[in-house]
Amino acid sequence: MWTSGLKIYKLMQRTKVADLLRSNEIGKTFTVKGWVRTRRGNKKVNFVALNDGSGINNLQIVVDMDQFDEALIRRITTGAALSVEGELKESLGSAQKVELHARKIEVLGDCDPEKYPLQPKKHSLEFLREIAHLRFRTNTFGAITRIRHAMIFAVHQFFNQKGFYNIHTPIITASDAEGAGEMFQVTTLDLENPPRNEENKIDYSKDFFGKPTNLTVSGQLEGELAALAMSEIYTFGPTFRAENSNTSRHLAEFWMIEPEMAFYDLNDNMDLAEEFLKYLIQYALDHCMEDLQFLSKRLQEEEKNKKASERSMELIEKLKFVLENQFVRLTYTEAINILENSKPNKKGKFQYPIQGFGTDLQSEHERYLVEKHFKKPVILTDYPKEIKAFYMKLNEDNKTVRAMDVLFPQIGEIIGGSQREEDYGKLVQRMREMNIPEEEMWWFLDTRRFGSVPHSGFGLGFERLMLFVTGMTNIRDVIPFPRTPKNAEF
RNA sequence: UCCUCAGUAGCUCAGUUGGUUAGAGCGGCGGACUGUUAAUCCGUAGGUCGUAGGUUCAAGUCCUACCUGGGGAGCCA
Repeated sequence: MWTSGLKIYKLMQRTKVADLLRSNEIGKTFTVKGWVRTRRGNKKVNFVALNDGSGINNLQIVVDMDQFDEALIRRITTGAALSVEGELKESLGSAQKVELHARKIEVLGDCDPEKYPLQPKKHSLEFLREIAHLRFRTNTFGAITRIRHAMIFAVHQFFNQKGFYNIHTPIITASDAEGAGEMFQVTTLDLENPPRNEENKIDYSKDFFGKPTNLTVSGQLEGELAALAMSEIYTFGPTFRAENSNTSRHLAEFWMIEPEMAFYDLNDNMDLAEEFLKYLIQYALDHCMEDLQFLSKRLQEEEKNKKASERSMELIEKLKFVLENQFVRLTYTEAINILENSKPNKKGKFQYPIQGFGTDLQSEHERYLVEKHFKKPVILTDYPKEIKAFYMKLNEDNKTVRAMDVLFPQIGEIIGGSQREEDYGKLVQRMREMNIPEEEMWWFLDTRRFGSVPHSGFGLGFERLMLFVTGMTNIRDVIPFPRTPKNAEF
């Protein structure tokens, strides 16, 4: 799948498996290097499935048993690393078009089959999480890893094409005013014996930065600074939340994409969010089809014991469905009306009943709107100011703010964003109402004092996008090394 | 953090109202097979039943605490 397009392989010492599988250079000699998935066969002939991560499909190596030492053959076990030189031939088998008939085999790295945890059989995702250092070697994680790369690349390509600048916002921050959740503290102080001041409080003036610092929970505020000069920017960086969240949708360390655009109002913001998501999904369909097909089959296999009504939509169909349909846009107030008059609310089926304007929407409500009522992605806007962040622009009604949440089936909130409050006076007033310390935020407020303009932005949780695109159901399976409460292994 | 379910062989699981020597499939190993596709067939090894207490003549099974994992909720992306 990841091919040069040109015949670069002829210049290299080895050929990638994916390139070879698409090649029709029958009769020529190639060298491949990779890891053994399985070996099978008889006294006369053995078949080795070799994979080097270049694609979901393995290369079949045909080994004529007469031509090789039995001792060498015995070392070709699941997980072993090989270098194989041989002749490309049309395959007699039906599962692949071509195969490599081995002339020279070198075992680069042995793999003891009694100890190697990955066996040529199905493993549970939970087990693979415990051996995350090896799970790249499975079909599923190979596919996810390739798709993840493609999505990272597509994010940058999308914004680059639109003239956005990528900004590296700080990972260590002294600002605790973002209000986006619990933070991880960063310190070089001796925790066993920290320096103390006269009041016997910890003396942070002795800390590395001379004040308390944390890992960032969002690059948005710094992103706004850049946008109010560069017009359109985006960040794509790691984000840290020390929430004790134990769900299949939360990580303590995740990657977030945060575009911030000067001169965009809320509608422009929604247009961009929808175009962005559709671009990424289209990119996956255009560049990752084999991996998507594999994941689709995997998902259907996993769900075959479920009732038909509980099975998810076929993965590729689902992705196309999102591409082909406009996201539904409605206000929070309209959503509350729909929910109040909905069957589950009237029948008391909601765990949290809808109690008019001001009710914070629970995930059961969001799921009802997306999965039952509209049956397509929904963008909710204009939430009550009390349940949203201080920086969101206040509407004329003085009750709601220009927030937007993009809700996806199964995942819930995939994007959260808003038009920002650009009016200095209104922003300061909101900060006071919500007890945000103005003094610490002087640099943020300066943008509203000097040449302030309407602007907007949003945050996309990258792993939540990955959940949607891959059809995986646990966020720990779409990031190589998940960090969650009580888990920082590897 | 709360609710809920689970933890038995390398993996996935079964194990009856508590009863004597804890089972299966897959994987591993040995063998058979002239082209296999997670090959097939025959044979074989492999267990401190999550940890610590408790109840009982007797605990994989019952009770308590803790640990770990799954699902759901909250917080959110």
